[in-house]
Amino acid sequence: MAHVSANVIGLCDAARHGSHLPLECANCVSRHLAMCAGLNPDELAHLARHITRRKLDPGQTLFRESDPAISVFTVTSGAIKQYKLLADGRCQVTGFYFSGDLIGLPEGADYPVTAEALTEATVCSFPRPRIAELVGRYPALAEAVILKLQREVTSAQGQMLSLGRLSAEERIAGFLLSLLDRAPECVNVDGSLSLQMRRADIADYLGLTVETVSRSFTKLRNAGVIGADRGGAVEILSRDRLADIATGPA
Amino acid sequence: MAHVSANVIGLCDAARHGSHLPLECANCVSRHLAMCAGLNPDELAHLARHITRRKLDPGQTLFRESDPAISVFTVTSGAIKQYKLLADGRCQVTGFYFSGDLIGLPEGADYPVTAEALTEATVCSFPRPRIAELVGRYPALAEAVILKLQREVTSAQGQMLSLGRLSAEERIAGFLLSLLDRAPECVNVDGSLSLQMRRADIADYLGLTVETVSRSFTKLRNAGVIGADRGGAVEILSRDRLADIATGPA
DNA sequence: CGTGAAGTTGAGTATGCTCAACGGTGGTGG
DNA sequence: CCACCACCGTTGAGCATACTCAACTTCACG
Repeated sequence: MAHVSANVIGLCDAARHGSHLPLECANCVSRHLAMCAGLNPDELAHLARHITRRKLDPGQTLFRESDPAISVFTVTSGAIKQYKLLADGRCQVTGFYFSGDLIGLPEGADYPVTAEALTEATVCSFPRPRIAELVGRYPALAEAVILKLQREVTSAQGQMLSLGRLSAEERIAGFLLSLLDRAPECVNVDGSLSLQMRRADIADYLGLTVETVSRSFTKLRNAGVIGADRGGAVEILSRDRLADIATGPA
Repeated sequence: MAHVSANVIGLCDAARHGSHLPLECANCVSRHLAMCAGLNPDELAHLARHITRRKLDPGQTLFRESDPAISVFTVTSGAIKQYKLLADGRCQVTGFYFSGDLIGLPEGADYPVTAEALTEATVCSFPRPRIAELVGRYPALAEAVILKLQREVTSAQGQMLSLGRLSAEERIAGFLLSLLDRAPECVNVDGSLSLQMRRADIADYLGLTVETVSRSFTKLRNAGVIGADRGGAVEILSRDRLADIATGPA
């Protein structure tokens, strides 16, 4: 509900100022989540002039590791994974991304990871030089970008703890909790969790094998912490016990 | 050499403009590395007005996980580690920081990690609200902060790959390489590497135990990739073979 | 209903952990 | 000045967690 009214206000502002804010932005569900948030309508119109939109099918790659990083993206719908590959096929998923998330703005000239759609997804694409320029011009945009990057860092630090020091079961518990907290679109009205990714993706994210992921889910199910899969959604029976497991004993 | 002349120029600029740029900044070794880089002397003077400096002894903590994040820091000398602790004592080091690095600028109100000095170290401390304000005012500062955060994200992604998918030996090899690349102050004139941290810190960074770290060093030594410890410095005998090991076979 | 992909379960194994002992080094005090 | 001690690093032996390989089940889709 709050989302809808925010969009309506955005539209009115744009109309009042007579700026050529595209309808896509005015109606954008993730506008108040993305780096666009905090920009005034004129600034947004300026930014929007350089936008192209892109729709992705499941499994489709948005960009590849070591490709030149010519575009920056905001996820507007669906789910995206980023990952690094080794020559022998080992894979590490570095993160899952949902509506409002910013991806493809690395330090260097090339993308350090590959980005691939997990579900049908849409992204807004900006030319990177444009973003650099606008960041210098609009402090609100700079602050929004900084906030996104800070979030990425904090989340990565938590993930390092998980990968380096947690048992398989603890990692799974922590993963489910982080989805509950940070991915509202994965949480159904009944409180269950729609995992947008395969077991293999979870395994590659948590540094485990599919078998170990599967066994850990079974353990949690037998312990009564989660319920049976119902149409690809996991019931969370006890969030508290999940939290206890995630942080370990003692 | 280049560093010295840069400092001299900085001093001259400040004098010419008549701004009250403190001597500490004018002579700062890490000025061209830190977020201060790119600021003109007046901007730097403005930023410097809010600086306090702090000297840390080995083992001294700069801030603690879940403390309110009231200050942001730039490392100006020495080595700092950041880490997360679990209730049962398990520890994950999330990063090592050297001259020019920015720490303590998280997304939320509290620090998500603890920062502790490994060696004698000095830091510049800025009040966080001030930084937020100046980031909005000086685009060059915003860009510098963004660059620092991007670097942190890229490095974290590499670390996730290491923790999630590499063997003990591969992790050690990758760790040595990253120090060679990213920590110039650890590299001696003879090309050897002064590890500023204990085996326990390396273990907690790489998600291993001290014993495994020690065994991996021994293996690399026996393989002729690194040389014997000489006064706490590791000789790098073959950087190429180190790189081969770090990325795995095939 | 048949087929292929995804997920689950089982048995055996390996990598890295635990526990324990030993050696080197630097700081301190007799 | 040297003995002592604490801390750090190394090495060894046995063990546990998660991996590998393999079979089987479930589900979506034709």
